[in-house]
Amino acid sequence: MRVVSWNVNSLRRRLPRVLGLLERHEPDLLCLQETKVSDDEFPHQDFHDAGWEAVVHGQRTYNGVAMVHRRGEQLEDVQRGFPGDPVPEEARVLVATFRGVRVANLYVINGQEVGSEKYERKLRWLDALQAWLAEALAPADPWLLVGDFNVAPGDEDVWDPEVWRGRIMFSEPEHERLERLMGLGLEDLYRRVHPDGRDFTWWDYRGGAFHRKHGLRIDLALGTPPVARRCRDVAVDRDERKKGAWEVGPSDHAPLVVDLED
Amino acid sequence: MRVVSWNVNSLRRRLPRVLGLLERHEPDLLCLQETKVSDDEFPHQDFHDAGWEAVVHGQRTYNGVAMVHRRGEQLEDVQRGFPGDPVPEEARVLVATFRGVRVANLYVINGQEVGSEKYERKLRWLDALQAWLAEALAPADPWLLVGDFNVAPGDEDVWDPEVWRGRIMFSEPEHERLERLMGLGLEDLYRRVHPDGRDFTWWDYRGGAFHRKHGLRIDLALGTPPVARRCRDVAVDRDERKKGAWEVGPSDHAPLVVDLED
DNA sequence: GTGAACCGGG
DNA sequence: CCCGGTTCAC
Repeated sequence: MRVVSWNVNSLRRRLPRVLGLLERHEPDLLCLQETKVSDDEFPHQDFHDAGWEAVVHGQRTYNGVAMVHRRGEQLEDVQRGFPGDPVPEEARVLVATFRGVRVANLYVINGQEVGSEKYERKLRWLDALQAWLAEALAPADPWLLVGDFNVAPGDEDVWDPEVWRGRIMFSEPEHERLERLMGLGLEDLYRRVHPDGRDFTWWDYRGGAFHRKHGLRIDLALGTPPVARRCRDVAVDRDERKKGAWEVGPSDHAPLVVDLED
Repeated sequence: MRVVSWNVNSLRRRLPRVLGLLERHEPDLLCLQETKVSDDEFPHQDFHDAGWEAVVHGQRTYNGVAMVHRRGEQLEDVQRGFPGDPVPEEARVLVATFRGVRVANLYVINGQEVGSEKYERKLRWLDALQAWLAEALAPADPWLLVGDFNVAPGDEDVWDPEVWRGRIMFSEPEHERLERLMGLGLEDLYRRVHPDGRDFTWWDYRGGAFHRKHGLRIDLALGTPPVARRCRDVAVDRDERKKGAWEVGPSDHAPLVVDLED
């Protein structure tokens, strides 16, 4: 089965590209972040008309996550947010069971700048996420965490680690949190299949970062062993970040395509 | 020769439709109002590439007028603003001689609401315009005044005169000013060729006014006798106010197409 | 650089 | 209802 994760930076703006991605990749499950749309304004009809159904956890202006699956299939035990979330008013987490796999769709706090108030909130939020998953997740169970983690795991995941070291998305406290999370028994599926891969998933809109290949790999897929064993490929749809013939520009993130053996 | 007048409500936004209009109507002179663009940001290149040249008198955000003619032809004695303008910082008037006709491209102050401070400014501005034209214009000379007058001349120029009487664009003091202006020897060219015409040129964006035919004729072409005699037709391009297959929506004004015998 | 919200202007 | 500017977030 195929799971795609994509930070769309406004679903309403990106809708034609999202529908195009569904046609192009034919995922079984699409996890969206930064939908920036409240649940009552979610474009359910457009997905329905194209043969899909969406489970949403959104808000106006900021954040917002959603999971899209084929009509006829079901998401089970849907959970919005997580117990202990220090900012439960922000729609950042959507969890559901799909074909027996517990899938968590995450949009981690960005943190703006190391040392800022928002950065401290990011660390505390990751601590709370850790506490919840330590409780909820057993390594023997099939779990898949996907989304925008707003942390690049290692030196190979940043276009220039010396430029980025200590900065937001690449600071030691953030790395500690990510490593602690993976200590629960989660493996970075992209790195598993591409030990020397240099694919990025995010490029700043400014300064021609995409063209200059100044990217970061901050969109991740983490799996417990039962899921990691099934992982055949993880690929970045870098073309989606290009302008293309769409009536709307690209998101600043590229979709992450995860293929698991059935 | 054909002169088109159009309040575009932002030239940058409406540029594709303006270029389309040039192709569709092939005017000899296009007078634009509410370009809302400063002279250094005017899209000269786009007009040049399509075979046209623009003489501009613009500002950022508000107002702004421009005159577009074929490359190779010239506008002579270009005048920006007029002597005695009480608000010379607002780009509302552009005058130039084209093929021997003195053409004044006007964007009259809207006035917001009868009795308001802006309404009083509108009346004083029309008084100043009158004083200048009384000085500058002789009825024996070929003059053509076009643009957004923000005044509907008579009952036939308003979808419901009883609703509009006394309101902005249809108040007695505004009518006095317009009649006094025409007293200089100017004729309403649309009314000359269509004595019983009921074409409107502006419809509020709100409340489906266009669809309900709730319009006003506030975009005018006034001519001295030497020009009026040459007038063959004045038509409103109502189709331009429709949505169409353009990538941008319409202006709230429709273009006015004036045909003069050569 | 891009998006959404809010505001003033029409 | 639409446009431009501003502010804020990322």
